[in-house]
Amino acid sequence: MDNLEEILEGNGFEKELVAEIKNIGRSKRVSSGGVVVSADLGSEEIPLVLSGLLKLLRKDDQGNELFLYHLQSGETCAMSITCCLEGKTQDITVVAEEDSQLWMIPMHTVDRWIQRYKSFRKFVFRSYQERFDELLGALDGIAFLKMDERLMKYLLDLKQASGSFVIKKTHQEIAKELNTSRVVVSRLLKQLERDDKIEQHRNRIEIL
DNA sequence: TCATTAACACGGG
DNA sequence: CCCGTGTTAATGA
Repeated sequence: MDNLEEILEGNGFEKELVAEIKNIGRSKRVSSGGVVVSADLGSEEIPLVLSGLLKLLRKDDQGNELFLYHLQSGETCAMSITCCLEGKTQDITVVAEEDSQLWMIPMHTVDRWIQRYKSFRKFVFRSYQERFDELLGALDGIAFLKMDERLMKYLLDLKQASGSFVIKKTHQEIAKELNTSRVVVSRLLKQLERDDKIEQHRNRIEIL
């Protein structure tokens, strides 16, 4: 809540706009693993991250997943914006990577604010560009990196985003997000351990 | 060559 | 015991 003020002012929003956002938005807490946005949920709101960490996953109709990027404090999900503006449902799901505090903003007011406030328009465009860059990074990983490099990139991204050297995930969960098999993840993690890049415990990976 | 699938043993919580 | 992990063998791209 206190964080909200900080984030809004950090974006150089007009006083009037800050007041509107505080009035119209609503606070939402989501615990780790909780779904924030999904195609079948048909959300009418976009999430602004106040604290914690969200992850954006691409999903197909057969239950396959692919991790795309994280949303950190102060960031919002541009995919949700297009999704709602175009009135389309996309196969993208936003899930809490950690317990997170969000500020949910109704879509129709986002539309209005973009037209009315220059600062908000800039905020949305910048968010767009940042997401786009992250998307390109994810695409590069898939196109150009081998699985072991992708895995290391994934671990480092997680370390950077969470600010923790410890990753509490099973090999199976990692395999799903990278859209590969657990056998491969286990084998590559074992190799990373031999190379002293990581340390492994049950349900827990430490990055060195 | 490297990924996937299935199958199995080990052992920690 | 249950489930996460490590490994192997067979098969495929």
